[in-house]
Amino acid sequence: MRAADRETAIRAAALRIFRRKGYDAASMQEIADAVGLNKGSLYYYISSKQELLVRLFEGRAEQVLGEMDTAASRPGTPRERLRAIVRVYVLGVLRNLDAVHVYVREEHSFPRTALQQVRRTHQAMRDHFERVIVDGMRQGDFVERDSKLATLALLGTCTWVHRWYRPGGRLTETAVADDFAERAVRMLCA
Amino acid sequence: MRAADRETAIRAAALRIFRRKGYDAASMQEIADAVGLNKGSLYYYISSKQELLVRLFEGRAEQVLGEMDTAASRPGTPRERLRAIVRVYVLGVLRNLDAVHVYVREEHSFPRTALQQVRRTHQAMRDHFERVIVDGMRQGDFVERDSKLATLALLGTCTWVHRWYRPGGRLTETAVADDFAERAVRMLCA
DNA sequence: CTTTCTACCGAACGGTCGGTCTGCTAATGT
DNA sequence: ACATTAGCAGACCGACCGTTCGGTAGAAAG
Repeated sequence: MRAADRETAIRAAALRIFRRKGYDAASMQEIADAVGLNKGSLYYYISSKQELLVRLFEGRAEQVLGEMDTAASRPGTPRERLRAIVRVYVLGVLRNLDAVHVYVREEHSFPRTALQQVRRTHQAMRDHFERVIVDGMRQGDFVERDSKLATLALLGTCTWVHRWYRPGGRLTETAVADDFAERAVRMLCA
Repeated sequence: MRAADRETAIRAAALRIFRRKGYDAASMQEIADAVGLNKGSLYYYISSKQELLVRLFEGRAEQVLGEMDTAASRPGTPRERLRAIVRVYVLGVLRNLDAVHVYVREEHSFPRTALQQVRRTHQAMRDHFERVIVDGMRQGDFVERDSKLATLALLGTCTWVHRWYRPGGRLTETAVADDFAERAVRMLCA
């Protein structure tokens, strides 16, 4: 197997096992078994367990943030833009179910610098929500209320999806995203 | 120090430390240090680390569920009842911030029987939400949409509070609860 | 004063963990 | 034909973990 494939396999196995057992409870031996390697051989590809954890999230949040950027910059009423942003965010959660789960759980195990990086990205996402909400309130599309609380309420709805969504179940990803986008608008309208 | 006080102190310390470091990463030594005991002496009061974890949640969910029962059984329109239920639930989360945090994080570390017990209680809470939502749709108070998705959206908003609320900050507990109760109604109304 | 019981200490145990080190093997480059 | 190196196995280390246990100071009971 090529080296790049091994790395991918190791990360995939680690993500799966961290999700199932948690970061601390998961052992490097289990990850090694899952990819068919000896435990010590893992350290040919990674430098530490913590670094492996952090690497699992590389690019994911930035990818979703990029999609939110374009969704937010398209012309349209605040209602339309909110719908688009919510859709993109929910789909981002749904397409990274395991990663979101592990991040929410293990955020505190991150080293300081990596944590700051991810936090910045998340803050940027929150800003997208809040900006369109404030815009909507100014233009009269949305009812005037605490915009920060509105943002947190919305983020809660959308992020919590990772706790109950089961792929292959009754609902497709887009069905959930569309439904929540509509609900978000309703929650804010007068 | 009296034995009952010690037990209380141990649980308080464990809850605090589990919240800060996670169940697996927290050591019995830290808990012992926090209450001023030798590590081994903890086992005079508890039988295992896992049992200590489970005991932290005794009665909490049942307490909130009881309050939801009374809130749901009071007469009133679905709007009023929904408001009351959301209020009680959010306040329940806010008054048990650490416990909710640890539970969400360590649910998978619970032994089977304890897990089933807590899951039943949570299911009962979800049923309260869904029932009043379905009632409201039937009576025309709420717009007809997928009631299960509405329940999950609402639960997400209310439960996610534990991730961002900081006691002593800008918002009081009742301020958040009241605001979210109002938002819940808006999200469901036509 | 003696016995009993409570609350606790200190040491140790078996086991697991993340991580290191040495060296083999097969492929690759020259 | 030879040297080099990537890729990996397997033994191993020190640290730390949850848990157990023999023992004991001091209060309470008799």
